Amino acid sequence: MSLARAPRYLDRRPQILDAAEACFTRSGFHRTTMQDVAGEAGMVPGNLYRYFPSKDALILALIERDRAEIASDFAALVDTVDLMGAFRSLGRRHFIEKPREKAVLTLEIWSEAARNPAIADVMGGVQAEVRRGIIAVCEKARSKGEIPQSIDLDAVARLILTLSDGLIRRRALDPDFESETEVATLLDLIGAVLCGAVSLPPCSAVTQTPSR
Amino acid sequence: MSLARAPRYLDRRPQILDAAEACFTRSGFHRTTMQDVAGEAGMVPGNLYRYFPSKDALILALIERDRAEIASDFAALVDTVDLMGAFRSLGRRHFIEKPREKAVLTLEIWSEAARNPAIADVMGGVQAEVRRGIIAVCEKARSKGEIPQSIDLDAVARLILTLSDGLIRRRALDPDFESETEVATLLDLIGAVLCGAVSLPPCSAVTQTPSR
DNA sequence: GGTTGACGAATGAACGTTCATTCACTAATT
DNA sequence: AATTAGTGAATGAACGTTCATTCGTCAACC
Repeated sequence: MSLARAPRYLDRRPQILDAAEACFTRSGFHRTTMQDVAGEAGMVPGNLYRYFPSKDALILALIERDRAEIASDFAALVDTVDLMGAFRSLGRRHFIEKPREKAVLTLEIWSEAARNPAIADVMGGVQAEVRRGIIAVCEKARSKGEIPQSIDLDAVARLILTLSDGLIRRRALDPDFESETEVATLLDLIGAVLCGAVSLPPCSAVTQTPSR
Repeated sequence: MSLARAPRYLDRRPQILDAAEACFTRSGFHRTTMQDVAGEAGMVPGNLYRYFPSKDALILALIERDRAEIASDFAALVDTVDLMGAFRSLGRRHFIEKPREKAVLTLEIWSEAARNPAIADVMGGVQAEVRRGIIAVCEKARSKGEIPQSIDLDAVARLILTLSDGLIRRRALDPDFESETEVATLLDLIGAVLCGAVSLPPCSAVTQTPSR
């Protein structure tokens, strides 16, 4: 099975990244060998080095590809008309339409980010972008009077990020996790928070001691 | 530096597990060598195999030690008097008092669980136990009339698990994550959910389309 | 009380494998 | 002919694991 017959100027990088993504999802970064990636991509190990200088570079490039995708996703949704519609669409795209395997790969990326500063940087960038996106779209809704002035949009953004991360972990590992149900419930929760049904002062009926 | 002077039948397993925990947190499972663990434990690689049959066994034993700790934590809290006090105490213990490094190790465990069925099993066990604990403590509060009958306790448990996982991920990787603030906010949110301020039907002021 | 021998713990030097990376070479395209 | 893509075997280091050996302790015996 030779690739030598392929068109001359075909950029093999996407193909290699696809192969790497499949392997990394299946076995994790460290259990995946360059031989595995090469096999999956239908080429020979040495040839990978024509396109990526090292295994680490492969990992990083993969993460950056994801970053670009998420970023463009968000850019498209900031200028949407209705707020909850935007969140619903994002939730559907990221937690229901994308295959579960993406969540598994995300776990892998998290554990790698704790050690690899380059990866941590890319991740930090994505997160900052998402946060800004959430706040921007909420601010627009607020200026139209759709949500009360009193809402702390930064806290909302942090809440959404926390929920998203939790969903990713559960989708990746809980055997009977039901994306549809879970996402719908959490969207309702966010909706309630956004219209001011829940605020920082806690509900006194439940707790005897004031929060903190 | 010889260990041979130590008492004759001292069980070295806890000492080795401590060393392994430090190494795994610092470098991850796969970048940690048995030589690293041995060095950290003040012994020689070969000796590790007197206590654990393999590197994988070491990983698994570490996770099971954690499991035991969490389980006993929960067992103690099921028969507490006030509901939110119990949650507050758990939140404090797990997200504030424990060192951040525990969260990093948890990410490592998650990514490992996606591949290693033995680890996935232990994790599943912990999760089921925690879920039951949450539901049990809520049911007791409900029977005392502290929270309304209408609350879906299973949904509450899932919400808490999602939030916890999200907190772990953020604590491990977000550079300026503030445990105190975040935990306090989320406890208030949970309190609000528990007293019925937020339910499945969404807040109509925010969204044009009804949820699903 | 001192000597001896057995035993478990610990050592440290391998062994064999795996794997990222390199490189001299071939094939195809221009 | 020159250039570029791809090949496939080789390399060398790293690492999990093994094992023959050493060391320290303790109980039995003199």
